[in-house]
Amino acid sequence: MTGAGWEVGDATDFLGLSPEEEAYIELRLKLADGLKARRSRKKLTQVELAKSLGSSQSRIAKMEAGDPTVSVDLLVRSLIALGADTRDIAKIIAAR
Amino acid sequence: MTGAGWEVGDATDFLGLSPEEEAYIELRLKLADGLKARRSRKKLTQVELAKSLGSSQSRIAKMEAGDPTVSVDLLVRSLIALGADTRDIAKIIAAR
DNA sequence: TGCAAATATGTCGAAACTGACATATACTGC
DNA sequence: GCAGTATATGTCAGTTTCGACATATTTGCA
Repeated sequence: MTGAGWEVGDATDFLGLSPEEEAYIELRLKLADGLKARRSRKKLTQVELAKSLGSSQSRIAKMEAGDPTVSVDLLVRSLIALGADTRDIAKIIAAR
Repeated sequence: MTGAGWEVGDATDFLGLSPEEEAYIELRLKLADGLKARRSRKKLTQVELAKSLGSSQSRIAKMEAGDPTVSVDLLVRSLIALGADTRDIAKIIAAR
C-alpha cells in the first residue's frame, strides 16, 4: 500500500510536528543511532552494556529503538559509558 | 588561600569524579552556558523564556546555574525553544 | 540612596523516568 | 525444523525531575 498519496516516513516521520518537536526527535534519534553504532562497534551485547551502566537490557533496547520513555540524559550517559567524550557526542548530534 | 598546592577549580571542579562523571558534568555546563548566552543574545528574560516553554522562572534559573536537579532533556528543549537546531546544539557541546 | 525588574534559592505534590522482571519475537548455526 | 542467544515489548512500584509558588538576593537606573 505504498504509492498512493504519500510514503511512510523514514525516521523523522513528520505528521503535524512543530519544528521544535522535529528537532527534538531528530536529536534523540541521532543519539539512539550513535549508541547502537558504538555498542556494536565494541561488540557488546545489550546485557553487557546494561550491566556496566547499572541499567537493564530492556532499557537499552528501548533507548536504541528511540522509545519516548527514555530520557536524553540516559542516552548521553550511555554514550559516555561507552567511552564517548563531549566531542564525540557533538559529532553524533551533528551527523547527517 | 590560593596558591598553595592547588587552585579551586574553574567549572569542572574535579574532586574525585570519574572521567565519566566529569564528561557528563562538562556537557551539562556547556549546555547551561549555551542557554544563557542564547537567551541574553535574544534579550529575553527568564520569565519570558519560561512562558514560551511552559516552564517556570525558577527552573530556568536552575538550568543556567547548572543545578543538578535539571535534566539534559530540559536543557536541550530550552535551547530548541530558543531556535537552536541539532547543528547549533552540537556546536555548543563541542565548544572549548 | 531607594525602587522596580530580574534572577537566585528552597520546598512540595504531581508527572515523567527508572530498573527490574516477564515474556515475546528475531536471529544463527546446526 | 530446533536449540540457544540476542533483542524487542509490556508492566509496575520506586525514584527523579517537573512546574508552581514563596521568598531572598542581585542588578540597574533615576
